[in-house]
Amino acid sequence: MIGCMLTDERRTLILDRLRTQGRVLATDLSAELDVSPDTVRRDLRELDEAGLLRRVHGGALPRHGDASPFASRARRAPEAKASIARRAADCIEDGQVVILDGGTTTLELAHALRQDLCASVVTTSPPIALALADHPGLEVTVVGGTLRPNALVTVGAAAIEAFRMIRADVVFLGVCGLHPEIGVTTEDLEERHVKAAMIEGAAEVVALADHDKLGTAMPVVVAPLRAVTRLVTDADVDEAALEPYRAAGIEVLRA
Amino acid sequence: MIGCMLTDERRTLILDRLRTQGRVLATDLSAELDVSPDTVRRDLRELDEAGLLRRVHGGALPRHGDASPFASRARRAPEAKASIARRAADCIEDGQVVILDGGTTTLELAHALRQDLCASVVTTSPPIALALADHPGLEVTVVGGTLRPNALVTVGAAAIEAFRMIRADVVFLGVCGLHPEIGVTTEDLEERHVKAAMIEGAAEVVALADHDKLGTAMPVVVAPLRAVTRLVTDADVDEAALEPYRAAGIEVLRA
DNA sequence: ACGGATCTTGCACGAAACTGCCTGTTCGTG
DNA sequence: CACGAACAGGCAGTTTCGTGCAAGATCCGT
Repeated sequence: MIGCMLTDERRTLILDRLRTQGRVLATDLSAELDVSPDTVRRDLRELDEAGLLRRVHGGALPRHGDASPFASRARRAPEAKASIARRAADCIEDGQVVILDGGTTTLELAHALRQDLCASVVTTSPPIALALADHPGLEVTVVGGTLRPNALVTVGAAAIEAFRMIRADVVFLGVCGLHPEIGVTTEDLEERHVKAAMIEGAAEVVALADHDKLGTAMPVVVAPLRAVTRLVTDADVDEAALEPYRAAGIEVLRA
Repeated sequence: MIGCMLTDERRTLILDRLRTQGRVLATDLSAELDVSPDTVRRDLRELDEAGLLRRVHGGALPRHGDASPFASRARRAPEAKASIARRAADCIEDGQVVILDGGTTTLELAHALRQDLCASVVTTSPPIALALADHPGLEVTVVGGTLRPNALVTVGAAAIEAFRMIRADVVFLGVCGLHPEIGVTTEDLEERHVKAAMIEGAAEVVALADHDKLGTAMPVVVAPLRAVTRLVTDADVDEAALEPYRAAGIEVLRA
């Protein structure tokens, strides 16, 4: 091929090859680019760290395999999420109208609902809607909008408008951060508006937050702490850390 | 098949087969992938430990119940659906606004879309929305409404209202029956109204129908045959059976 | 132009991964 | 119960990976 090839050129070519062929083998690259296998390995490793491909034994594959942000978040503290979900599921009674926010914890809640629950569930999250589809007693309403690929929830004016028409008994909010003074916070501005609309339309607001979300705050403020009426968290949290929430009149449940 | 196959590719392919066929046999996989049964067993065991399938004696099954009507329908004629989906995916061009109806064939179409497609996709189907979430170039709009548990699509006034606001380049319709004289038919009245609204809002109407849906009719009429501008079907259909559709001015594509 | 800092590359060597084969065990079926 | 198929665990051979190190290239300020 060519005697001289710049590092960046080589890496660009690797990515190009990955796009066109769907995969690359370290051995082939080494032979075709006429560099040592070590150099190829280094290239692949750094391209992986840069998030441009997915390194596997023997070569590399396109990144979109299963590395979605949602899937990776679902693997964080799964037992805490499950226990919170079980505890929260007990709060739901037959005949209620329930709003389920998106997120991995609320998805666990959806899985934890008893099979014979009779209720009306409203959600912006396609995965939650799917999880509830096999519950014969549930009427599942999907709130439409533009899909946020990371959070797998719908956002936008259509979603907000939909919640204006709904008076729910309870909303289960998957919070990104819950701070005693700052309140409920999240990362995304569009999601914030949808969450705020959910809160507006619900009589009771239950926040689901595992221990490392308590006392933290994200960039976007959704609502003040007093908007929350109940908090479900896991057992790995100091009793003292819960005091500010109790003082604010919030009923705190530890799973 | 191919001489060299990466471990990750092999496992991805196993999951793909499991998704489309509903089950896999260790012996078959060993023969078709050209690896020893031991390797297949190891793959299946580790995929099971990762929670991606359920290992059973002789092969593997989907992890979460396969009892849903949707899952069982997905296993009918998977090859035909996949080939139709691939053929239909070629019809979509960058920049288009595409409506995707619900159903197992259109879900396959969603899986068949190339990863770098840039388009706007509107759908009533949560599973399709999820399948498209990892395509960075797509803007996915979920149309809200009440979820039909069997078909896994949203229906109702909200959905119909949403489609009134949309002018799409093309709609891909998963038809339950397509009869030369009766036209497009389906089983559910609510779904019919949503499908009709989709058709109203699209410049081109592509019907996806495998061979045993052609010439059949379901209880509810969605639209006359002339509403369809293009038909994608599989290769297992007589040329003669396609003649009525061609005579009606429909462009027929056989996958 | 010179010298040092930084980067890149290739090599060596031990660690890890993957695969296939073997052995003994378990499972499903007649 | 008996038989064959499928399974789990251990083992060895091969490939691939990661890291430390040294040689060459490039850059930059003096």
